[in-house]
Amino acid sequence: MRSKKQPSGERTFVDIARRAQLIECTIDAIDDVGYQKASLAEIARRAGITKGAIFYHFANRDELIEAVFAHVLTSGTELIMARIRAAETPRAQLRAYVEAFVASLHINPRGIRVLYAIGDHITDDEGRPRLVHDHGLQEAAIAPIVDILRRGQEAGEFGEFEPRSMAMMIRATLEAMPTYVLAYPDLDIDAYGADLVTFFERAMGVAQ
Amino acid sequence: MRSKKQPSGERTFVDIARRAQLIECTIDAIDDVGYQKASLAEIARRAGITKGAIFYHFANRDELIEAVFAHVLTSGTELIMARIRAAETPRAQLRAYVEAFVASLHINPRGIRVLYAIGDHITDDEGRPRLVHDHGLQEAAIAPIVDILRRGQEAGEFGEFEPRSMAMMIRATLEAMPTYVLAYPDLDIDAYGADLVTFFERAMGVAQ
Amino acid sequence: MRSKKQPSGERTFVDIARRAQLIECTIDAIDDVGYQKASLAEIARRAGITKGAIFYHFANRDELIEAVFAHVLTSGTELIMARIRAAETPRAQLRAYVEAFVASLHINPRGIRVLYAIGDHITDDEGRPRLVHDHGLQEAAIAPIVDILRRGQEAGEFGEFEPRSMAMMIRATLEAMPTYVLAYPDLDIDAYGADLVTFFERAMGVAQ
Amino acid sequence: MRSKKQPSGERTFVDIARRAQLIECTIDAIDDVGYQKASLAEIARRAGITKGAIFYHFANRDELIEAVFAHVLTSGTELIMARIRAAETPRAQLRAYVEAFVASLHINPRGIRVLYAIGDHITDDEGRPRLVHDHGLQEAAIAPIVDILRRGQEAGEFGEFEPRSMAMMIRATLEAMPTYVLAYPDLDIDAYGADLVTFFERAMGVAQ
DNA sequence: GATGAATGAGGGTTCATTCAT
DNA sequence: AATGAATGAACCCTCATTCAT
Repeated sequence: MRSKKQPSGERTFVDIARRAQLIECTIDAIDDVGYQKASLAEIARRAGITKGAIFYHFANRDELIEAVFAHVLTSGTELIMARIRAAETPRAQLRAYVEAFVASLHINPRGIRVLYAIGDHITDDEGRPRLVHDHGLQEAAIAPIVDILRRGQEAGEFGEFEPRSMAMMIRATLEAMPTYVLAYPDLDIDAYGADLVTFFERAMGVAQ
Repeated sequence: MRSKKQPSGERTFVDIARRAQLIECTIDAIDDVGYQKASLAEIARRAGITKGAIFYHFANRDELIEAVFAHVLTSGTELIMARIRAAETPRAQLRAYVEAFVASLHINPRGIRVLYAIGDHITDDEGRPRLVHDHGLQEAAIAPIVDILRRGQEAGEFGEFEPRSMAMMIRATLEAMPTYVLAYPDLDIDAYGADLVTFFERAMGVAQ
Repeated sequence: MRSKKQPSGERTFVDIARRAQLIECTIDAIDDVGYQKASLAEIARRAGITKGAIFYHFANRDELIEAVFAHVLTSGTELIMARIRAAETPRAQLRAYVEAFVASLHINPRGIRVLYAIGDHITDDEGRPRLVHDHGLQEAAIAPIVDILRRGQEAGEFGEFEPRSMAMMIRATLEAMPTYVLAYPDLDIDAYGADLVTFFERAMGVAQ
Repeated sequence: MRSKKQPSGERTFVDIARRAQLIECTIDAIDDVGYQKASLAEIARRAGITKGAIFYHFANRDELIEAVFAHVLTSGTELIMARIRAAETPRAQLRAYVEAFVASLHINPRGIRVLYAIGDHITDDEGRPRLVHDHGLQEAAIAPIVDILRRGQEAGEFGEFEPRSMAMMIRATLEAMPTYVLAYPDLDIDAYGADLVTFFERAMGVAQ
């Protein structure tokens, strides 16, 4: 059971709106005061409701946080996947992938930051980050890249290399961008992204 | 004020020993139960002293945590820098850098994990990760790589590329390794590291 | 004010049905999850309505609980009284009383358990169990027994003893049965009841 | 681990005193405002400390409550057992048992009431009273009586009857006394107790 | 008659920090 | 140099109750 709603099970318009609002307020709260201080009281204050009301829409704090995570992840993934699909060759797809990732930093910087903040703070029973170390989640991020790389190799666009290692390097580089953005406020991420595409292509043996 | 120590600032032998012990216990605590559950009570319990005693050696929790961070960072950096210095050409230095980073994962996995755990959790007044986004800290990590790259270009060992972008890519890739290790327990990080060196060199236009 | 019903005080068919349904659902809820966890949400869920709707039929939680108590008590009392009336001599009536009490444990175990659960939990303003310590309620339980005993003494069937003390002992013994049933799942309450009748009669000086 | 104390494990004088004080305050609180409203805030208020301080001496609420239960049960049991041991024949022992039980109602009425209040409210996972239905606890109450009865039968002091049934009746009757005391404020429990002894003896076939 | 939404008071618990000894 | 005891603020969560619709 997701929230306390029982009778119908269907979501009301008001409920949907409140959930969306609470998700937005949670993103703002986490990005403004940090994951640890983004308490339900803080979130409720921003939403203009009481703490108790949150529990009407979400069963508990974890469910709210997971809804935020899923929301940002889904919308971000959709954007990137759409851009990849719009590209034709694997080389164009890889470029589209990097550029879409950079674009999402322009479009939804808070969401991206919060995504990683949540990933870092949700822990399993041993206190290890549950999401970051989640096999499935990592695979969901790596696999599409591996796919592009393999098809590029088959098509003769890319040279010889271990596709998983390359995909891991690419993914790791992109995931560091939000951090670099904050550490270097003047960083031109479009230029950096362009540099990366060049680096990746050279590493893959693409004729320039 | 850093701690309650007298203005003289001298540290007694016992104090130094206790500080070292508390730092070790904190590392163990964070790695065993996670950053959030590594309370002062938990740390004190492992050290065999009382919570209150911690405040005799560290002004507050943050100072203890920062001492842990500095300790692990310093010892890790020293290892890596020593290996770099032992290499002669920039190309050999870059290879040494990557291999030393991988080696530190073998030698001191707890320390590295805790380093990143702390980095993810310590926040500034606005709630942003204070250490990860710290300009100076990032520069301390990036600058030595940029240095190697520049010298490699000047020496004609490396080709044409923007050194900062390349350094950021290299650093980002390495920093993701601890995460990959946990997400993929079977990952052969030595092989992965070797792949990375190859990728970096190709991206830099090094003749293979 | 007992409920929100209009001054006319008439109960519609739907209201009567809903009240009965809510009483049954409350019994089930208390017996299944315990008095403390039998919240209005839990009860409403079982009844297939919303929490708010309960307040249309009962002024507040206490009134619902009291309705449950009265319902079970009344139906249980009726059963027992009917069996007593069917017996002719005081001695037969006392035996009928004990046997009817045991029978009610067979017939309506949930109701009986809930009856005592409510009795233990409902408190007055000073926090004392309101129902258990209610003079009138105790008298309603004791008086009929005293009546049987007195008539038995007058008829010469029973010997000399203080009827109130004897009635209190009898009642106390019977009221402990639900507890014994739960503490000793293998207890044969019919045999135990038969033993009790013998003990009571001996205590009353009935010729065996 | 019982409380948060870790270093020594031994109990300090202050700790022992505070625990005793908290146990007394809890008894008062439960008896004054009822089990449900005897919150930690209420208890702390009566003890003149903060809620948080309670957790220094008891790991959690349950542990405090259990300490109260054990304290009252132990001291009550000791009183009764001592009086039984002081009697010589089984018949005298049974009389001592009843009289000691009545005496404990005179000496420690609050404790006895709270004992039963706790017994009624502590529940297992299915919401059933955990203590009341606890096999071991019931046996601890019943067994000593059965023992007296058996020895009385062997000694020829008591007649023929099923000892367990008789013991259950006796125990049930005594346990109802606190309730009767509250329901009938004018009840003379000494006289009632004397009546009970007579009834029990007659039921057991003791020559009067 | 009933729903969906929200309130608000209170619950137990955690924990960094303080301080007299 | 350390202990034991306590504080106090904040935390997540529960729930009877209210009320516009």
